[in-house]
Amino acid sequence: MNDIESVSIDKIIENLIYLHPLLSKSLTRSIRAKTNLNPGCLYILGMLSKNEILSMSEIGCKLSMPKPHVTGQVDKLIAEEMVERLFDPHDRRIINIHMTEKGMEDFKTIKQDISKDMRERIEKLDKQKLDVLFDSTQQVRDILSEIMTDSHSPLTSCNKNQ
Amino acid sequence: MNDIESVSIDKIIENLIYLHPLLSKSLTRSIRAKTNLNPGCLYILGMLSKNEILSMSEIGCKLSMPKPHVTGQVDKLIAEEMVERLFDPHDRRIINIHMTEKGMEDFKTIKQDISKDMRERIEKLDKQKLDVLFDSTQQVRDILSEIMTDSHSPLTSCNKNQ
DNA sequence: AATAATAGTTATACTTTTGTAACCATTTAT
DNA sequence: ATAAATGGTTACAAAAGTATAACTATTATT
Repeated sequence: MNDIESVSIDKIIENLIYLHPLLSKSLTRSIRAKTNLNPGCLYILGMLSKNEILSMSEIGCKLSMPKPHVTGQVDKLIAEEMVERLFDPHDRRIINIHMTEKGMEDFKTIKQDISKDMRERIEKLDKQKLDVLFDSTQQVRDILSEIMTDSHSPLTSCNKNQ
Repeated sequence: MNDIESVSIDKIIENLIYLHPLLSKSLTRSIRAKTNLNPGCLYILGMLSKNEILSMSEIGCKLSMPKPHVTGQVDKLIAEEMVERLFDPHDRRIINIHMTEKGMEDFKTIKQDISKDMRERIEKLDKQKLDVLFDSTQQVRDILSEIMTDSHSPLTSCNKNQ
């Protein structure tokens, strides 16, 4: 670990600190206007759209949500018929969650609704910047996803109380 | 606006939805452990580190924080002597905020503390991925910053009640 | 000079998220 | 067979963020 890398990491952290409220602005705000779901539900949907099936604990672990909170959010999503519980044949303690057809459609619509404000802004970008944004969000996502998820043993590495 | 671009935007939105809770995980969590400041204070510091002087309203506008909330957060930062109020000589209604020396030092330390968890993870990345992460966070930041800030008239474009 | 508008604060209620502890059902370990 | 560990739920408290309205001080408008 040399100095240059250390400075880079500081800069990355600062970028992320800066980024976070901007994302809240664009996401949190509009979901409340467009749906009766919480931001938390949205994150679960986002996670489920990448991982077909996740147990309650895995959701909590991946999103750093306390387990009781996951229960509540999933309850809401079930009330909207966007996800469903699947009982695990191998271990009857485990409850697996996966998106329904309706969930996927709704999620798509929600994303479009959410993006409406942002879409107008993004549309003003020239093709080149759009490409850059596309690539860089993908890269940030991939790398953060890689390093933030405790891939080897996702559950045991989670706080027991989560 | 062609189809390819539309799909790109959808994908960008999805990346951002995915990204947000990951950032919360890395930021929100550790600041609570390391300081007695809220995440909100952290965002204000991040904004102030980019803009030397901001009025209360500008802070609220840039971070989409309701004005009353800004007051509370800035009060905390002042209690920590990390920022100070400057009275505007041209308009005595305006209160300008800017970081103190102590604030800049503390912010630096906080960033390092925050990054400690993440740093260990980031350090495991090879040089190439680190570079990619560095560049892409920077790009996402720059572009989002550009499109999310209503640059022409930051204040009037804000909700009056903020 | 009177009125309207702006910047910021105070007060209050509410939503969302976080944190604990206790609990049940089921599985694993001894 | 009994005890310990795990996955999930329930219940409750506390923190953080959001939303509104009323208010003061100051500036701009007429």
